[in-house]
Amino acid sequence: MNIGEAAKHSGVSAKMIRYYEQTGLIPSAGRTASGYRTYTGTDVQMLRFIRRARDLGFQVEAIGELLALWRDRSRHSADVKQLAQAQIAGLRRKIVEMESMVATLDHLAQGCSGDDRPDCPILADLEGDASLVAPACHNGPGFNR
Amino acid sequence: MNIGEAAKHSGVSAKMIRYYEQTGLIPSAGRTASGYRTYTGTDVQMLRFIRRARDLGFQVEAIGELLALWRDRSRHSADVKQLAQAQIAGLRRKIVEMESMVATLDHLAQGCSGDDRPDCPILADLEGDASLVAPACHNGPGFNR
DNA sequence: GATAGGCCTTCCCATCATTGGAAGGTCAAG
DNA sequence: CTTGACCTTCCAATGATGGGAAGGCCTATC
Repeated sequence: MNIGEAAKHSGVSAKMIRYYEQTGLIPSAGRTASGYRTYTGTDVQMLRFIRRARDLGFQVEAIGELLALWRDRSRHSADVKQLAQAQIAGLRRKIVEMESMVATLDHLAQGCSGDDRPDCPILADLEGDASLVAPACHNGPGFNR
Repeated sequence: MNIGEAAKHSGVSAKMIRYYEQTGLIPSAGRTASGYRTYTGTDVQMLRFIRRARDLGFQVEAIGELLALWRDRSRHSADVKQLAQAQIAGLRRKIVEMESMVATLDHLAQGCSGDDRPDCPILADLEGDASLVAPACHNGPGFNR
């Protein structure tokens, strides 16, 4: 099947399939005499694997490791589990960061009258008036990113 | 003061200060006769404002709006609050997405023996065996990104 | 057999925020 | 007057994705 159909069946855009091939995440697809890429059912399964892993937030690099384990019939499930747990840990870290942001913002927004007057604790906080943020003790240097 | 010192005092790198100036987020800094950018205490305060807003996850575009409101002494705090609440909503959306990912991954990882055997529900799920994910009912199409 | 339009190819560019580096000018201290 | 730390501009890369142009291929219809 052509790349468009593979894209439709896998949920990975044709653009991204070419990109994954170019970066070596997936092996080069077969080609017709006229240069069209061709895909088999197995290829589509691999693409769906990638799609699903992306949906779980894995970065492409980690997906490469997952694919390698997938293909390795003598893999140790411990290695797969470790990748999953690293992913969980990374997600949890980001969640904690974001929850801290939400807590701060929510606190500030609650203190904001939200009317036509200019006074606003949100701006006051951004300006550097840390006293208005106190209760949450939200973050220190190097917190973002 | 020079850009390096402004960077140190604001927590925004010199690179980023130039970038913010280039993209119009901040006005062009003054220059010495020899072309060095010069910054005042007010400038540093503005940079700290930006830094703080970044720490709260605001995108640069939103920071531009916040800065405009900050400078506008006849602003309505409602406008500031609205930006903050949009930011909160965006963060909460991402948190929910990530929590869903964590729930799925955690469920899968718990079912994985994590030893030297190759069988692994994590890979089975990525492969498309949705039956192993059932309980969480974690996501539908168009979930990621 | 010609033509239309839908698919494919490669190549380049843009995003967003940020970092890195190169090549060269400036400043201050020794 | 040299040295080293700073500054300048310009260009490139990141990661994952989308957009588009220019051109080739394929198939159905006339």
